[in-house]
Amino acid sequence: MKVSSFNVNSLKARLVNVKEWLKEADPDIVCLQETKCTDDTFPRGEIEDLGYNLAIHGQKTYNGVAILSKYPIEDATPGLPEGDGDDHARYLEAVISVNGSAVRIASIYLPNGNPIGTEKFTYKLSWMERLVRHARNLLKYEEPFVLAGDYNVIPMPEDVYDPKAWEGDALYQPESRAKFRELLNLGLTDAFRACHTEPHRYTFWDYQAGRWQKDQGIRIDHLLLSPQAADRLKACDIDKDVRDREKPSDHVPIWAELDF
DNA sequence: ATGCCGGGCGAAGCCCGA
Repeated sequence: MKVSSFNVNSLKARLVNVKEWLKEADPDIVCLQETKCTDDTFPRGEIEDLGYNLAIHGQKTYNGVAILSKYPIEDATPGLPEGDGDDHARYLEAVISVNGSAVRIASIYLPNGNPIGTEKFTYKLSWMERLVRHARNLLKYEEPFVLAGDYNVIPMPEDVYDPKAWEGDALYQPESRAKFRELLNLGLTDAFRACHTEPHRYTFWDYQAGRWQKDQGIRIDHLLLSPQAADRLKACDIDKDVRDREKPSDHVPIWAELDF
């Protein structure tokens, strides 16, 4: 079973690009972020025609997450727990039946948090704290799950082209990196790092300043696996070539192959 | 030090992203 995460930066603007990638990469489960469309304007038919079931948690203009699955979606729950007063569509969780096994999948669009020193950064950290608490609860079931998405966190210096250039940015703040580390310390596995040790592998390149042409990117899209999912991890990689196509997103897909 | 690019919104130019 191949599970993938892709921040599309507007599904409507990216529809041709996304459909082409879906056809060739042929993932079984896809977590999308920044769909930027409401549930009633989501291009359902276009995606369903490619063989996917849908769970969507949309919002106008900003945010918006979705889960596509070739396997049956048994249950879908929008929003992280403790969401009173949080109206951003940034989290969607579904239980999917994969060849007789129940696998929980979450599509995550973690807040950017810039600029630091503002309520945007405290929102990011409190959101991450909610995610840590939720992950801790999910781990009690001792079941396979994947927390997939745009975490807006650069975990380590080797995950950015120039660490100095990112000092002071919310994506590379010690507090942001520490909260991400808390998730790992709970026992979750960074699927990419479990399969690759080489530095300077990225999932995002800014549209500006020729970042893509100079390969100056950051690794901020992650697949975090529960122990029972990590047991089944066979491969993980980044579909870098998608960034070089017509009208690309500034992110590219990341995927993992799990033995289910 | 700021904007670079690109999307949404909505019909020009601003807000936002990372």
